[in-house]
Amino acid sequence: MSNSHFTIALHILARMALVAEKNKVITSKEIATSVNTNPVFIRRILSLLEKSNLVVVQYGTGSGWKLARNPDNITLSEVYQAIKQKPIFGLHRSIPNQNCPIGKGIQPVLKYYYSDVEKALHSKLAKTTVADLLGETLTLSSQELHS
Amino acid sequence: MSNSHFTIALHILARMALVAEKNKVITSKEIATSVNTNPVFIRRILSLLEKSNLVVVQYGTGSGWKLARNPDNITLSEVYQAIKQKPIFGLHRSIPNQNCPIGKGIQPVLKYYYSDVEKALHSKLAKTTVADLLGETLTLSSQELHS
DNA sequence: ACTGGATGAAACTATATTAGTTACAGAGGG
DNA sequence: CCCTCTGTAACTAATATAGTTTCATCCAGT
Repeated sequence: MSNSHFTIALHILARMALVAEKNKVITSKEIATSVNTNPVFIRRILSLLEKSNLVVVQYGTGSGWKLARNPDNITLSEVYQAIKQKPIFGLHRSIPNQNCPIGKGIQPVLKYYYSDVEKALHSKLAKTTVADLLGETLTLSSQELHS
Repeated sequence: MSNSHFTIALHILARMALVAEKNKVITSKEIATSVNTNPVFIRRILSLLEKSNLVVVQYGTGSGWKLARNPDNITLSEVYQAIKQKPIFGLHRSIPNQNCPIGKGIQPVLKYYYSDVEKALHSKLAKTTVADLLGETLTLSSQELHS
């Protein structure tokens, strides 16, 4: 995962949660306008979210996307899980020297540490929902309109 | 930070902790052999670790590197802090649409969330030291020699 | 059926990031 | 003064990321 994909995914979901209040769907093009990027990029992220059953696509007239569940029932942990392509920390790019005791033993140890760190990350992310994100975002953007 | 820099930094420190037991220093070339990469790359990481006072360099005859402190007094949190160039999650690459309430308000909210996540990460990483890492690595590598 | 607006995915380009390499001045103990 | 290693810049190569174009596919509405 590029480290911006998670941000884009959250932006998409918050934007969808906004229109969900009016029971409407939204197109990748509309989302792209909000994110300020191109629709294909958005669809690539949407495709990942769809595979994790966080969003649903509709075809035909009035086609577009909507949340698969209520926004207060989607946690950031699930979103991260859906988007994640690579772990937070990568191992060595090339295999370390197996004749060195460190080179030989370090990878499994780090793998274990890193998976532990990701678990901590998930429990933190699980405490926030898309509804929380939408709420705070709207609060902030309406405040800033007056500044 | 590339997501492998943290791994390389930990490899370096574990390797240095190993020679620290014999009160010796180690050169970037020796470390590079263990990591299986080139000395300049190692020196770039060492330079970051030095700025955070985790390692010390010696010049002249018998030159090389050593830990600035006992390995049981260096936590992975400090190492991560020393290495980190970018936050875990990046924001939008290009500024989101300021005419959209989501685009306008989302970045500060995410910034706050992300800094919270990093704090959780640090408390997790703070529980492990370089000495722990070295110990587990040696245990594992000696086990695997018999497999 | 046919239409129209949207998706899915592949292919390609452009840009940015990351790592590898070369080169050379600077440090300092012997 | 010598020797070995560091510090850093400059360059190249490889990879990752995002933007763009294109076109087949989907399906509600007519």
